[in-house]
Amino acid sequence: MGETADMSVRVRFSPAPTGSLHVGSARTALFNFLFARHHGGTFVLRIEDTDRARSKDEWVVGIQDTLRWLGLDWDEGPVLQSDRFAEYLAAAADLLERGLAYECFCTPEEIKERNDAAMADGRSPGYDGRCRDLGDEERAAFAAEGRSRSLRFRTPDEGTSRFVDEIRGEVTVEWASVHDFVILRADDSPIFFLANAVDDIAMGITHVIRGEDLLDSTHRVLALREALGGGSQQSFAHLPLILGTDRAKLSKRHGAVALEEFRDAGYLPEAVCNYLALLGWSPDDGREVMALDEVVEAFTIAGVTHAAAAFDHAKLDWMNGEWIRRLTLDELAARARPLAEVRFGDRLDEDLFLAGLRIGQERAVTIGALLDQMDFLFVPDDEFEIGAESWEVLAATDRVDVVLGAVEEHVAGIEWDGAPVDLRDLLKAGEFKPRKVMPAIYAAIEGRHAGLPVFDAIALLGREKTLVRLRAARARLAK
RNA sequence: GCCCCCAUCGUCCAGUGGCCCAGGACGCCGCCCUUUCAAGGCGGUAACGGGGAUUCGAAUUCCCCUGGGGGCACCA
Repeated sequence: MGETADMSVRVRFSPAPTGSLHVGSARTALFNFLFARHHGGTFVLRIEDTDRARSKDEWVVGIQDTLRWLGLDWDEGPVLQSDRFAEYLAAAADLLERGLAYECFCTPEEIKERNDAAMADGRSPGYDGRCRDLGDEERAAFAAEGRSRSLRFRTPDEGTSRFVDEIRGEVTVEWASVHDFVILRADDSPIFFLANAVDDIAMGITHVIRGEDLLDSTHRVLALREALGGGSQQSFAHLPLILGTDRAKLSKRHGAVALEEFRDAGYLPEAVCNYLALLGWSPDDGREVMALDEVVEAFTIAGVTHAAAAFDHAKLDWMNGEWIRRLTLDELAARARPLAEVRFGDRLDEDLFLAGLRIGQERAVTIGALLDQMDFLFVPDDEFEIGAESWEVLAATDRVDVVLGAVEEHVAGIEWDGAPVDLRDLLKAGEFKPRKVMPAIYAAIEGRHAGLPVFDAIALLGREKTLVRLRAARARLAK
């Protein structure tokens, strides 16, 4: 709304390449993208692969593919932190030299032991500061013992840390409750906090938009940032987390959570972005179905919700149907073709494919489900089968053999011109109630009792194939 | 255990002291349309967690409780 473009805005999406893109991460990427585009700023992609053991090249590639699929293009990067270890090492050395960080000789096992003891005692876990004030001789002694050494950042002992979150307002915490934390591992690889602070300064990141799970760590990053001379003019916005409908952490138990799964199931990126944008944000005018550029236009970070939101697959399904219906047939075909090729291979027939999409579009939820309904068009006669549940429906239909026989006779007897085969008069003549007998006809011809409009289906399938299937169903019935 | 964040229909949002006995969307239920299932149309169900306080007046402000989520790693 007439807001001036702020070219100085620089945001980054910085995933760890330890797995596929999760809906939570995708939402973070989306909101960074929206903020950058709304302000005419720069969107940077940074790969946080400082944990070499868990990071994988395939995910570095996969995450980029998925972001592109979503339509979230970035302006700079990807910057790999694994290429910048020298910078982090230098920053760590500088902090050590200035006494802002110290060498810690405690092993992970020892720390865990002490934490467990503290917990058992009813005290809080967290680094106890054992190596905080070691003398030179003590350090030398530990080193002589061959002990490994990490680097810890020294946090203030007293006072209050505060920062203003763009979404939540002022957030405060007592420094006394923030323990000293590791910034460099024993093997000299940097920990996320260090790399994060160094890079945000180096890359001139002005706004940090990330998940609420990182809210508490902001105080630490800010302290590091200040110690590194980065100044404090960086603003933070923490997005509410995405949960399952049962308010528990979103997991596979709740259905698909990886964006690749949505893509492969035939969800449209427009629908996914649209749904995700509405999870924690909404435009002033209450619009729901919105294209990405419309969301960009209306987006404001202050309008983001404070409370965690549940991911509702049912609403995404509805949204996806809305977007499928907005596509032209050509567009739908272009989106569906890759999935259809995987599914049908050589059997895929372009004309039947387009015809199937045309009659299925208005009822589709996902492209995958639509393709399921089109399966009967491409399956060879000797592989055609009626689903178990659909067969039960067929077999339980009153006077089913009579209906199927009538349909068979009709199809065999009409003049064939390739037009949809209207069975309404036939049903009326036999005093069959459509709602009662149609499912059986669908099952016999399409293999499922609910599918694409069968009048069109018969025309697409052709007379012979239709007759073969009707006879097969009747024969099986006679057994 | 300690710390932080949050709290409106089942779910996602609107609501920033009176326009709210709370509005929209998804879901669900019913009706219509209809070649199945859908889609579409119409209608319906359903919420301000509890208690104090401030105020002429609170969903909206403050406090407490309760509840939910997150954090307390040589993960990010």
